[in-house]
Amino acid sequence: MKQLEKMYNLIKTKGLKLTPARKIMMEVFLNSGNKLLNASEIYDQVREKNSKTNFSTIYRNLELLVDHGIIEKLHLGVEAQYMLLDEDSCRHHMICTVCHKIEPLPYCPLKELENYIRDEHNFIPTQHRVEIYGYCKKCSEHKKDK
Amino acid sequence: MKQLEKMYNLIKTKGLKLTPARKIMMEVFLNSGNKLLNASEIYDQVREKNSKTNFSTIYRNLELLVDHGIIEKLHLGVEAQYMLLDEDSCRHHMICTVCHKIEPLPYCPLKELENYIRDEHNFIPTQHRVEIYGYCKKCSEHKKDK
DNA sequence: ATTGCAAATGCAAATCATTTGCATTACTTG
DNA sequence: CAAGTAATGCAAATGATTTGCATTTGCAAT
Repeated sequence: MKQLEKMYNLIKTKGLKLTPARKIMMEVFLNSGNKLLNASEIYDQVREKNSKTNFSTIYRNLELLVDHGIIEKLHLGVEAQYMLLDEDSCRHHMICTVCHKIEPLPYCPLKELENYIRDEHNFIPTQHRVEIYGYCKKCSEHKKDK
Repeated sequence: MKQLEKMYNLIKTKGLKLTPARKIMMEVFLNSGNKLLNASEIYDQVREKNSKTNFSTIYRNLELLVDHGIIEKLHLGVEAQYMLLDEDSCRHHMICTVCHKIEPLPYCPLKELENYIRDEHNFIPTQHRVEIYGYCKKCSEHKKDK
């Protein structure tokens, strides 16, 4: 439960009120098993614990949490997906195309690339995103079907 | 005009009919100056040349062109964006956050990274996407405001 | 503890991008 | 040139996300 307390404190630190909806949303993220969640998955899971929470509350809080750097919003398809953004977080992920589990990649291959881009392409890099799609360990073991 | 003819042939090669809407859409892409275009930008530009083209035609053709590997669809924000996919195309882009011009990156930094991922993370990479955000040449020259 | 108030919420309706059903039209192949 | 299928126009549906407004609530100051 220490993780959860930390999240609560983080929310307060940012000057946000610690409301029931927000508490439950943090639980949901911590229990997501590192999967990307879309708004309605989050909504459904929050409703299991507090059946009166409204969809607009979910959306408003997601936006707020993104703005405060607590979660990250990814637009991989028609609907946005969200994930917890931990301290040492980076923008490099391994995303399983089967189970949608997302794992951070603790290594940035782009240092040299950015120098090359700056020097050879007259483009000033400020941000980058690397996404590696494929099969995570579990899914590659079970993929007798594909 | 050679470029455009090539596009026309490509469409026919794929077994698609060469309709006015499709012709104009190819023109729009070729004249986009390598910018990402969203559906309504494409719609507006097509309407300039053929005022009766319907939005659903645009969407249907965009989907078809994506399916046939003629254009690429990127979900960077709420609305999808599209770009021409040329022969030697890769999934590595430099995207200007000011003017939204997109330039392909003729170098893949991920060969080694994929080996590392496979060996150290038990993850089998099948696809990847690299996006470098920043200022393109033009915009970095003019950015007195930022 | 109680109060005051800005922040957060619920609700319903609006918005915006995208999709779809269906009747009509128009490319292309023979 | 005709036939058949693919493509289109139109209007309405869908689905995700946002917003206005009245009500409630967390929490800092009393």
